[in-house]
Amino acid sequence: MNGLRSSQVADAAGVNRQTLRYYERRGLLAEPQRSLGGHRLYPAETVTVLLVIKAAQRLGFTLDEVADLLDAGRHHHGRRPDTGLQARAKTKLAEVEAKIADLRAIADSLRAAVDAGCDDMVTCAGQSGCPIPFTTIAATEARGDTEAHDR
Amino acid sequence: MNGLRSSQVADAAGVNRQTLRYYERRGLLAEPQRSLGGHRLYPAETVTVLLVIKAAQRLGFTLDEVADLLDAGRHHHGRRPDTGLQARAKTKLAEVEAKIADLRAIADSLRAAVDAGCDDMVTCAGQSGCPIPFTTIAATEARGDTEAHDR
DNA sequence: TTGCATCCGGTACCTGGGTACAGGCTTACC
DNA sequence: GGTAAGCCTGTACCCAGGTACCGGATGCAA
Repeated sequence: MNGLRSSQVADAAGVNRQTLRYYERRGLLAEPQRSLGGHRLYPAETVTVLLVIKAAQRLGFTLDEVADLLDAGRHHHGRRPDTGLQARAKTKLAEVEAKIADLRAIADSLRAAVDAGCDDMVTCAGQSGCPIPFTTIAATEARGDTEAHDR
Repeated sequence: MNGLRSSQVADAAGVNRQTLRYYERRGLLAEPQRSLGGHRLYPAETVTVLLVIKAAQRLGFTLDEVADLLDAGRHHHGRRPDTGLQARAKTKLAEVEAKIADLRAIADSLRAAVDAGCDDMVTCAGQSGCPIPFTTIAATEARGDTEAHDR
């Protein structure tokens, strides 16, 4: 009666029904009320929460981070300035910008390979004049893991 | 005697020894010769091949794609213009550029959230004037999977 | 009250790129 | 020839973020 069935919520938010259970396990969704028979009955806001989760993921936050953010939003009393969305968004922004810079370097290398007309990596790597900086490129790899993670 | 031991190759290329076996299974490295006792003996070029693999990964190619590319390079006779490094590099470049554009949109959203001083996603999402395009952002998700995949 | 759609919980599986471990053989050096 | 380091195979596990399947129970309309 009052409350949405899991499928309704899932459909409205564009996610899989299993995902609701998964998010519940992960602490992203509160445990909803149940019908007498044990079926979940969600409040309407849940759809919004799901959209927010998806948006946050798209912004580069992991599910753990999203869980934290939702939590931080729920009880505002913590009030340390480094836990809120503000601070985290700034951090994430820096990460995304680093990632963009990194991808630009990658694009440059690809462009160089195309421009040079090189067609076989291994032989090309052995010759001087190969535009792809094989040795450096592997080292540069480092660890800029920021994954804006589109699914 | 003649040939490098697996650890020597792994160390020289900066990869794990297990990774050599893994690449062998995946078809990225040819099966090397063996000593009488069954130990692998690699030719010196293997190190170059590994560096090339790492570089290609960093350029955004998956291991399957790298395997194909190495193969394409090995026997040049196929000669269809769409199988070589050239064509694939172009495709990959377009993907990387799309990814960059996508990340820029994400960075813009993060910047907007910071500028607007919004501090709780869920309540903010409900109010008009929220700078984060929650509904659209989730839909935009689509599938721009290009993962330059560092790590 | 029957019948069908939906939902339940638990568990297993997927992708990609590796890494780790166990138990046993080889190699190299003294 | 002894012994330690190195290597072998096979198998299992890691990460994140889900997805799929199963047998059984519920919900709801006619």
